[in-house]
Amino acid sequence: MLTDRQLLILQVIVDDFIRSAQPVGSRSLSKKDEISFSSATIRNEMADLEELGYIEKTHTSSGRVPSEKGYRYYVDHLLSPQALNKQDISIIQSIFAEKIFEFEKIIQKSARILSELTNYTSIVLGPAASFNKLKRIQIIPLNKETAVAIFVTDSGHVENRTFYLPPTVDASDLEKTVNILNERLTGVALEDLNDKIYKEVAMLLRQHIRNYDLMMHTIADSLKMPVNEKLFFGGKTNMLSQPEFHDISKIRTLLQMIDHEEWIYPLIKNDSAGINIKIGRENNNSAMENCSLITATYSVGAESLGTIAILGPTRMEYSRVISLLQFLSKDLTSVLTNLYQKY
Amino acid sequence: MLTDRQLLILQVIVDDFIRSAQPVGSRSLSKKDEISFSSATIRNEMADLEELGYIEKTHTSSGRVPSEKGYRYYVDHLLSPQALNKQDISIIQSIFAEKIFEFEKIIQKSARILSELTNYTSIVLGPAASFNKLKRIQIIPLNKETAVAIFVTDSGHVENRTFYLPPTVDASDLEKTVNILNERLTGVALEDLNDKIYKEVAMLLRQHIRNYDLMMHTIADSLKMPVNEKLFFGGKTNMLSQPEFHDISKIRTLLQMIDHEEWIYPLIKNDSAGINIKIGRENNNSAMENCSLITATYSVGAESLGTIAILGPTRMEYSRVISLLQFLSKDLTSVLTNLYQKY
DNA sequence: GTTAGCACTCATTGAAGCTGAGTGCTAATT
DNA sequence: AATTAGCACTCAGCTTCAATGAGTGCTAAC
Repeated sequence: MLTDRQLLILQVIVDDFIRSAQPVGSRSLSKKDEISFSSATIRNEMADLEELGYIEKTHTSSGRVPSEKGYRYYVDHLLSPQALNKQDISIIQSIFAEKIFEFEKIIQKSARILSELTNYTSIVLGPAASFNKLKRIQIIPLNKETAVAIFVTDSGHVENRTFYLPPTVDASDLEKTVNILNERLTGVALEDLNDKIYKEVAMLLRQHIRNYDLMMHTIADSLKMPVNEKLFFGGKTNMLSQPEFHDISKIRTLLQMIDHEEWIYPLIKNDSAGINIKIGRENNNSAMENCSLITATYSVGAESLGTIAILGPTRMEYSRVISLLQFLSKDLTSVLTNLYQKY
Repeated sequence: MLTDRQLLILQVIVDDFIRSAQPVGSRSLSKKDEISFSSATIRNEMADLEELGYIEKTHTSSGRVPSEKGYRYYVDHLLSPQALNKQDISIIQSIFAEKIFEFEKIIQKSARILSELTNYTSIVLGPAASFNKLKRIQIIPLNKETAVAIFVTDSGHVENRTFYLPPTVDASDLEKTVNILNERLTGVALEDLNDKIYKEVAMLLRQHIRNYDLMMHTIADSLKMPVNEKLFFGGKTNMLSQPEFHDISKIRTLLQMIDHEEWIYPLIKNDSAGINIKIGRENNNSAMENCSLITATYSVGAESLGTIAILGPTRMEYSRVISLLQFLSKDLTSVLTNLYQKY
């Protein structure tokens, strides 16, 4: 167990290193206001902290730098919650000046503003459309061979799929099909559509349509493609100005990862609701070695809808970022809740 | 006017520098097979070429490097068209394995493969939807206040806009409106819709709908937002491996530009049909100082639809890139032409 | 338990010197 | 008159070396 003095020293080291990006030495520590004992004492304490794994040296005679364990302890126990200043608050609230149904724009603006406020990279996972409820299906034939199926949800989200028309299907078949689909599927969540089609619609189609199974498989097929939540980024290049990324090869791996959306999902998705902090190797991703990722979820009611995240160096301003994310996710949640309660 | 020998020397210098990224000296030139005169002669010729502005030195005693003027001359007069090898051709043709109506996927794959084949950054401007012809309009009310308007084109492209319903409009008004719109606007190019609405539809609406003008403005408004062609990128981080971008600040400006799509449009858009080459400052963009941009258009019939482009260092393999772009744009054009001729 | 003092380490900086790839110029050669 | 050999010169880049200073650990005194 760490003594109070050790905690104080650890905290000051982390704070100082976050600010300066320079290893922290005993002499410079001893000069701080918070600290009333000599550099020699600090050296002794630092030796202990190092033995315990909370801090490390970059070389034998260098100052100390927090280890991942040190950051973890700092985040878990030493973080002094920091109130946002008024300017930050009003900047965040300016996000919601858009008309609320232009939700994509709100999300995009959130990403941009988060990255501008923090100078880190922001990642926002758009609201999952998969449990939006179906409002209407339309099928519009383009020519003899192809048609577009359009799915509109109660939230105004529109999905569309082009597909080959089975050659035996004629206009009246299509119309009947659409009617049946609308009758049976309105109000069903997108993610349940496929299920429902086989369970409830199949039989009806059989009664009314020749070659019903071809038609049905065609439609079911077009629904199989996952409704992907969109990712939005802000400040992709911000990491270039962080001193820990002066090395081209590190930048390259990191930017490469950021540009592969499919690698981002696992990083930010399987988190529980609320604020989550992953430090360095906790992200299980070699490109994230020197990075921390802080995520927050936004939701409507109890259902969490999407995620906002900040990707920065492990030497990140945790306190500030957490405050910003908390604030923004709260606002997003309330905007969304308002939006959805209308329906 | 340059002598044949000067042309030869210029060509070899550019070729060699493109390959090696190292300033080219007279001695190493004299050793090449193509060159049968001594290094002293070459030095004299190089002095002349330098005076004429085709090559330059990086410092007083360094070898020579092509200037922008030198690249320009090389591209305009010295380029030996290079045939693609079979492997490249088959890789490019693999792009078209997708079902042709998944055109976005084809475009995306084109971007990826171009960047993989060249190790540069590729930019593909998706087909302009703006002159697709309208196939069908649907308006689907979400609740009392909002509705989604859906525009389907003959090519299967779907646009949608959420808008506030004027409070005085009821369901039958909406239905009538949609009928009128479909009757009058089917076959009209998206870009002409706004025009046509005011010229032809306004009157009809007035006859059938109360508060017709509110309705009309609402609909016209939702069409005002430009139908933006989408940009697709490949190999955004490829420039990091180019030796001229070992400098972080150069990389930063370049990547920042790439991430601002609105800055990319002017770079690749106002070009005439066919292959266009912009070298360094010819791009009129400070972030592009050390870059060249080669663009090619693809089209359907006479109408050019979109652009594919390669962004590389000025020290780019012009010949190869041009061949690749020519080949791919021809293929895209023929695929698109097939696709559109069906309708 | 705390601190002053001291010997030690090591990254960083800058000067000095060397090397090698390049140049321009001149005089000899073809 | 054009080409080339020869030579003096330049300069980036590398290596070496010493000095600097911010840091350490340890010990003995307070």
